[in-house]
Amino acid sequence: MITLTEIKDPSQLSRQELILMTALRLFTERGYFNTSIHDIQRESKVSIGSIYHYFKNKEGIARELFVGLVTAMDEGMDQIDRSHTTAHDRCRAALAWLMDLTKRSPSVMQFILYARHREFLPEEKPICSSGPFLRMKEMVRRGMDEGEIRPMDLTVASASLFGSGIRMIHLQLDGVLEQPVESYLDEIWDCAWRSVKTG
Amino acid sequence: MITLTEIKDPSQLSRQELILMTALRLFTERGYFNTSIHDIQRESKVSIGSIYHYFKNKEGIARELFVGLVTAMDEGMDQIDRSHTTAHDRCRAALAWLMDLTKRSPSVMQFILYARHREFLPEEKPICSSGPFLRMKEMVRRGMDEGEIRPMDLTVASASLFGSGIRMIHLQLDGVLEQPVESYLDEIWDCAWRSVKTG
DNA sequence: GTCTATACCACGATAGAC
DNA sequence: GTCTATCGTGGTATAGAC
Repeated sequence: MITLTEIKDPSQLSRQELILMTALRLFTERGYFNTSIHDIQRESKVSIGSIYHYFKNKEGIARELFVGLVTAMDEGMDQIDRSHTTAHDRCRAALAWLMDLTKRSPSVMQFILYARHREFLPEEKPICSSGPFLRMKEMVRRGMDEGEIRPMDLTVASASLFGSGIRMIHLQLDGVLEQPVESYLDEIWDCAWRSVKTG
Repeated sequence: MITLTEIKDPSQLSRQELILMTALRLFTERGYFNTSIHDIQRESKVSIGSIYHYFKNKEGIARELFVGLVTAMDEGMDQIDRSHTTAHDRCRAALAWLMDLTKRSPSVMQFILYARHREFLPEEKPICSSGPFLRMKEMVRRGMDEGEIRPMDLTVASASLFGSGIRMIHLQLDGVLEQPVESYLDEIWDCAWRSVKTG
């Protein structure tokens, strides 16, 4: 089972989880292609035989990580969607949650947002058309329908509202931000909302 | 010599250029690690011996591409900087130029903006702190100094002004935009400028 | 289920003729 | 400068004992 929180104590994990967590860390630290099965074996202390017992191949590890994390993010986004009443609050909470996730689980965020999955998972869709991001777009659509957001192309509105925040998260993952990304939320959101709000 | 325009006629190219252009195409189509020297040989029709005559190794090909393209982009950005008088016009022209480049040379844009260079060029800085992007940030700084842009954190202002446009370019490169990215420029810029302009 | 040992192959890189 | 042939390494995946 994959969750969005990085668990601290490795002794509590099952072998599958140990393999997945180790792979996630190595994939994000060095990249998928710079990580060998032997590396995963060495760092997880799980033998190669066991790794291939639980996963068909190296790609299978990456796919299970990807699908599991996207699903978990999708559920988190759904939760946010249901616990706010205006598009403004929903969208702000979505961005805040992404920034918080970046702080708590940078490698999760890096793997989802940053890695080039198509290079090692050829059949996966691009991340921007996956569940959580479609949900964010849907939040924007409702905001436009109900008059909170000016009428305009939906993709433009979505990019305007979330593009700057996602860019800040990229900068954080690149290690070029002076402050942690959450500390920019208020200022970023103020700008983002001005760009699309009605009136 | 590397330029930002993708030259059409392969028979006009020198061997080095042929190798570089082929490598750029394959690196962006399949990724660096999914492209072998043998692939580059096959598609460029230049022998492996010649490839190693011109380049130290596979990484050397990628580095020459990366450095050359970033340098060329930096010069283009400098040109834009010098041929406009207000921050508004400079920044808009910068974004328009990036979108135009995306249309004319998608693989150039993809390689610069999209590829995870650190995975195969470990010593290179992240792209967001390279010449052309620092220049864009500098345009924003001057706009703030001269009162066109509201006082705020410079990184936030830069992400707000360019983040949505860069996100649209990413979407275009992912193949999920309905229209070509340049056609969204007016609407994107309208939103972006609202987010940071004074008053 | 877990492990070690190993088969197999693709790839980067080199040697050396022309 | 250009080429073909080949070498050695390192990586994925499997075999098979326990």
